[in-house]
Amino acid sequence: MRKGSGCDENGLKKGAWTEDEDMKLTAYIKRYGHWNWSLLPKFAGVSRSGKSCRLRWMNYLRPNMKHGNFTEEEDNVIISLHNKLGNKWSTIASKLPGRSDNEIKNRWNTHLKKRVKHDQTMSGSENTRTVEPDQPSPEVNPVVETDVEFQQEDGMLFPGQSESPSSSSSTDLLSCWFSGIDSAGSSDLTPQTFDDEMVGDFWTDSFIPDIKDSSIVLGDNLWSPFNQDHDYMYQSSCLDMLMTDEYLWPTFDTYVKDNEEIN
DNA sequence: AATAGGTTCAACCGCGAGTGA
DNA sequence: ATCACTCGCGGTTGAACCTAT
Repeated sequence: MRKGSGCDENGLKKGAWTEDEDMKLTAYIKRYGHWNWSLLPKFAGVSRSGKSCRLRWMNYLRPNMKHGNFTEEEDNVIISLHNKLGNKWSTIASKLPGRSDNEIKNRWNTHLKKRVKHDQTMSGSENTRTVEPDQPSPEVNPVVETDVEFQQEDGMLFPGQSESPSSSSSTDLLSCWFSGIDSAGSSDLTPQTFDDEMVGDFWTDSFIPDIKDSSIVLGDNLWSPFNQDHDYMYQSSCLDMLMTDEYLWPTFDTYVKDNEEIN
């Protein structure tokens, strides 16, 4: 087992996650989303901190996550973006569907940093300027900049295409959202993508009161927050609860299904 | 086969930003 | 204005794994 297995002073488990814990966390989030990380572990039945649950979900359990085997294209994207942004791992990760910031950070530290350093050394005789691999370059790095061009599409950059100044209209985004498939064929649309686009009650009004008096029968160790009279539930909007990531639709479907069963 | 040293990567930690009371 | 709390980010750690000797 990796990294200090055991429990902390609060009795919360630390170290590597077990299959059972993964299953519990995944099952819970699939059904109810991650409405509050600090309370979620209790409801999901795992003895972990909310922080640990969030990390596990974001880095490993989220759907469509890729693991290992970075492609040459992905490497080039990371190098190019790191050259522009520096250690903004989450920003870089947002441009690489299926990759977590942690994974990209590890990739950079274990492989790409050396590669860039090596490339710079190789080109050093022609170009005397030195760039610290960990720092963003104030100008374009001649070694890597020509490797990749990007096109911004729904907040994501894809290699091998030129940047387009125009973005998708809100109508397009909405139709993609409602069809459950975005125009890039990716399911990685984030709430942030819609921050300036979304208006209307559906996205901001709480839907919880509709089911607050209902008791949802759950199997296994899943506890629903919906049958607890906690104030935080009534403060949570649909947006908070469900528009968390690519799990929006399965979660919303589950909600609708649960509600139908209740009624 | 044993083992020392290097590498990888999942997970932990601390901090700052944002938010609401 | 202040406090409490959550969330997310980036740096760091350390056990497992790999490779060279």
